[in-house]
Amino acid sequence: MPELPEVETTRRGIAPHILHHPITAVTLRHTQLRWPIDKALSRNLPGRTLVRADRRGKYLLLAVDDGRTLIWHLGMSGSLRIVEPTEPPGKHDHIDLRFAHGRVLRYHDPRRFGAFLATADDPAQHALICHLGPEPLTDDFNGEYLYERSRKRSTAVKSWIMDSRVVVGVGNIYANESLFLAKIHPLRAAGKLTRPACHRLADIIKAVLARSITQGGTTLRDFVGGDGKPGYFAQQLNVYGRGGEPCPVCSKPLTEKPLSQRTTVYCTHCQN
DNA sequence: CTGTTAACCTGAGTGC
DNA sequence: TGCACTCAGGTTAACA
Repeated sequence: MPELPEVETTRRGIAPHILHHPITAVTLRHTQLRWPIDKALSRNLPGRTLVRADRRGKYLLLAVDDGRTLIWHLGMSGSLRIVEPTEPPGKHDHIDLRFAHGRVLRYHDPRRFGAFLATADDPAQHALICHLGPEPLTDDFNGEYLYERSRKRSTAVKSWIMDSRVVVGVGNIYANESLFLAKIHPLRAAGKLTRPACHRLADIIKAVLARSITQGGTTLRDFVGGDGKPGYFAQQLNVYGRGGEPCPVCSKPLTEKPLSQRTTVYCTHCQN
């Protein structure tokens, strides 16, 4: 579930609880995530301390005081919470990091599309990270960048902006919402976007993501932030999950159809 | 190289 | 109730 705002909300929620407190125990209940978890982590992580909690795209990067970095991805259904050690683990609670203050960082992930691994090298050079495009909330991501980069691209603009090599953090919900607000048809060839359309789209992606972060992300099924509170952005979605309902702008029914196996919702009247 | 598709896995919801 | 079926927030690997 987690898109960028959810991951950022999680990072901010858990950071005060996990930084600068020694790790006392690591429990791995299920090591088969997207890639198998290195079981040695339950031996060589206790005694260490996390010194920084960063985010790159939807990857959480937790710096360990021995120079390693934990790379954590929540996949489609993952969530991290701070819990009391007395709270019994549920069926899909795969990982616990226990800290010296007594509380536990608990990873829950029913579909197990997430990833948890450690690297000794610069995380920016890691194979999962090095190909990623710019962060959407930085100045490196802007209308000119979108315009230049999209030239000669025949792929649908929605699929294109969801490609993490183009820009990170734009998942299915925010892709639908941003294209609606920018009045761009999701099936438009990326290379056919005008320069003004690219500027509009970049500005709106920034605004939508930033606003969602301030509201704690989008709660759909099972998302809870690091402090256990749900996000409130879902109530403000204009098109996602609203196929067939009237367009908030022109009242014509919203079209919903799959694009590359992802639900796509748009207004054929407002978006072109 | 670009672009599309299948695959990973479980649970919730729907229709019969 | 139960069963069969569809769909779900992401990403990579394997294709054409």
